[in-house]
Amino acid sequence: MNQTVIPKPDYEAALREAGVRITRPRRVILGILSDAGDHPDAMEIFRRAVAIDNSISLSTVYRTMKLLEGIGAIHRHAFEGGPSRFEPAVGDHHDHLIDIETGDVIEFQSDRIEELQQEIARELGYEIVHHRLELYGRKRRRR
Amino acid sequence: MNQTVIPKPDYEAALREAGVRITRPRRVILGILSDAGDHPDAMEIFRRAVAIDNSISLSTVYRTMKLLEGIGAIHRHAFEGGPSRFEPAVGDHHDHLIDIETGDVIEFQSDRIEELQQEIARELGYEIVHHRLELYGRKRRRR
DNA sequence: CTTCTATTTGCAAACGATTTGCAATTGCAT
DNA sequence: ATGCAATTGCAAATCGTTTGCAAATAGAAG
Repeated sequence: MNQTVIPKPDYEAALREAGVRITRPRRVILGILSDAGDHPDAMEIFRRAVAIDNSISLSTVYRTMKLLEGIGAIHRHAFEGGPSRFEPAVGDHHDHLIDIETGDVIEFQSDRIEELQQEIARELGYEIVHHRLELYGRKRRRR
Repeated sequence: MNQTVIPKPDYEAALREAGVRITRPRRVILGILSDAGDHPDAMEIFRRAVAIDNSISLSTVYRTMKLLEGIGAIHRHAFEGGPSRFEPAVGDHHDHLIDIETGDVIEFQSDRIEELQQEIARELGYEIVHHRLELYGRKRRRR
């Protein structure tokens, strides 16, 4: 058996390195992020946090997400028609396919597409700072 | 000389077909859209509208955009970190490169990327309903 | 283990973009 | 010209997110 290892980021080390305090609310939120297999939004993170420590506030969730985003520990995705959703910045770059029926997010990666984007930008006289590729679709009917 | 013809959509006909009334505010907004070479947001459309008829309200701009989007006459783009921007749904599909310094939008099109997206979705068992490909970049320093 | 202070918190209020309820206005079929 | 449903402007409401502020606390220093 060969299970793919899903690396868990060491947020606490990252925070310490950024010179910020490791508080109880932050520890709770970091824990939630560490073992989130999905792409939760702030409200969902808040719900999960409150289940652990009901004194945590939504503001703190937002502030912590901003902090983590700032140090590059998480990525924020503004998918269509909804609040921002977050994911640990672990592993390598990928884009997203969003199931418009369930909201599920599937990650994918295409070197070829990345190359083509570079090529296009170059031809237009630009250098890409970042990009966004999102496919919105529904499960294909089994045939 | 061979100038590319930029088709101007006949919004009024489209509206009439949709069975909605052609009012003064709508006529003004449609005129603005018809000869907008850029991708203005609601506030910008509002400003341009007020310059023509100062009794037009922002709500009406929003309502009209929603209406036009509903009948497929315009496209709404939610680029990063800003209000939605609109463009006439004329010509064929294209994606966007956004100049992060100026906010300028450059349109581009890549059959190859479209194909690859289809391929990826199919492999994942999905059919694409729509997609979003945005490149954010800055002008490459002339060398 | 106390003391100290800058950082962080929770709360409520402010925010920007967009939508909505409502009474007044207006297109347009008659 | 008339009548009424569609549309408007306005103000207030909404949603996701941010912010000011006074109270709480992490964690360095003793």
